[in-house]
Amino acid sequence: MSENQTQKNINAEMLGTDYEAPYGSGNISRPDVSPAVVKRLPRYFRYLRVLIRQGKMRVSSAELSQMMNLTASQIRQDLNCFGGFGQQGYGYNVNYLYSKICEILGVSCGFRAALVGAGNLGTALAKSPMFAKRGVDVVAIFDVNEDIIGKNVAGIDVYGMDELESKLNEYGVHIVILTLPKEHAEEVMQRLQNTQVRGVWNFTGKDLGIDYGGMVIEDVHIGDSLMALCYEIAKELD
Amino acid sequence: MSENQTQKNINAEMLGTDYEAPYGSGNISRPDVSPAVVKRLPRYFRYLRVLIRQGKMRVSSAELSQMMNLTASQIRQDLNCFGGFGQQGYGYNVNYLYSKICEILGVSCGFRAALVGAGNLGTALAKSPMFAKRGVDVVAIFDVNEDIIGKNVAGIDVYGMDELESKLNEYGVHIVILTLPKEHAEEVMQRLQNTQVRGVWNFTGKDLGIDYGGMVIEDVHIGDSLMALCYEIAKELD
DNA sequence: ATAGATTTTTTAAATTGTTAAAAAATAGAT
DNA sequence: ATCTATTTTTTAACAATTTAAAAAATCTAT
Repeated sequence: MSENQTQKNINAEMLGTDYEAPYGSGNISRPDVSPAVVKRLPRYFRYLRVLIRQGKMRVSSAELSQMMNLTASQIRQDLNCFGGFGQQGYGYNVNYLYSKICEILGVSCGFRAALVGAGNLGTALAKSPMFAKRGVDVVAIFDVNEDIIGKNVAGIDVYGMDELESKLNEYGVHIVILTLPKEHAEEVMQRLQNTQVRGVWNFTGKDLGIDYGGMVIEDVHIGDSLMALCYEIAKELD
Repeated sequence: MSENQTQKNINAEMLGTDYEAPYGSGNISRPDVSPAVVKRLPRYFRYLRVLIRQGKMRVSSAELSQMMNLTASQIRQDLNCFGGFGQQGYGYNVNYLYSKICEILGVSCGFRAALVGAGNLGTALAKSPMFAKRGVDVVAIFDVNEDIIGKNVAGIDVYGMDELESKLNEYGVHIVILTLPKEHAEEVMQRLQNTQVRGVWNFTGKDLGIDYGGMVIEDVHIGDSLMALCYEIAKELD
């Protein structure tokens, strides 16, 4: 280890929820990490929340590996991509690690989101606690249905599609959630180019990930997961 | 190639929707295929539907690779896991390939499913065309809410939780979809052991995949995908 | 029928991802 | 203070996945 490190020893006092980073707590680095690791990060986030809820202060890679059904080796490797969050002979401090994972995942960035399409799925999402848990604030909903424009859904104001660009920019929305019919996906994507929106969480079923170079797009296909399940069942039935 | 192969040449007549397999069309084999390939199968399913809708009769791995933003090599490798679905110098017959992918994914198995939990998400799923497209028949919904028991949601009968085992067995349900609060996931899983249910599509947020050895479980965490999106956006903002 | 172009199949190489093991650091006990 | 247990970090081996290239088969045109 380098000689000018600012690390302090971890002792009992430091293990409370107000625990401060033992390391020179500069900003985390987000180096080029493999997609495989990135895909696992949200899982660490979830399991660390479980540990916090249980009041656990520290955890070793071995313990965590049992909970998560992963190898301890992989956990250590994964976490090490972003820096040394653990301490030899001690393990990982749960609160500290959680705070770091949150930082990495942008939970503490204060992202604002807006839903486009207030159908069944859009409404279900609007009502879910998912966003709050991840530090994302849903600030607006857009829809074509005159009956709900001007009203609110799950406490969120509903606007007409004519106000899309103006309201997105007014609210400073970072993320747009597409829950409208796939036929209109393309058109909305075009309109988003005139906004400051950075990313799109796309439930339309039409893959957009490839086409819109600049924006970050996450295509969601829930049905794919159903088919994977069917495949496994069909395999067993052979 | 073996000498007793039953392969016929593909000609124009055979390219209609009633196209029959050029190969000795026995049942497809579902050998031990890597998870990476299985995860991509539903994607082939989707894109083949697009081709069919477009009226395309044949497709080469190169064409498909452009549509799907994959390497042609990977497509050929993937499809070859299950047998030779293509023909040298010709490519793949769209309808035939689609029918094979359907077979592999169990679309033609006639699986029956039931929802447990008719909240926002459960209702949204019940109303979606997802199941029909994949040959899955949703035959029942279970909930604790007295107001909807005996009624129907999206044309599907709603039963009380007391009838869970009996109705599941009566309908011969293969797949249970868990859209209830995570607190009750465990309890329902226990009860499913007394039924013929083969697989669980789990939206509760509690990972079940590990614990219930016998049953096939697909844990869905939509929020993980949101976090992956946030990660990418946060990375760009650096 | 034959030749050349096309395209899959098959095999091999390169890359990436995972697991294991050695090295280094710390905690906890005496 | 020192020693032993523990546990991360770092490095190396292994396994899986992806890509590329060679080989074989088929189509299309003449």
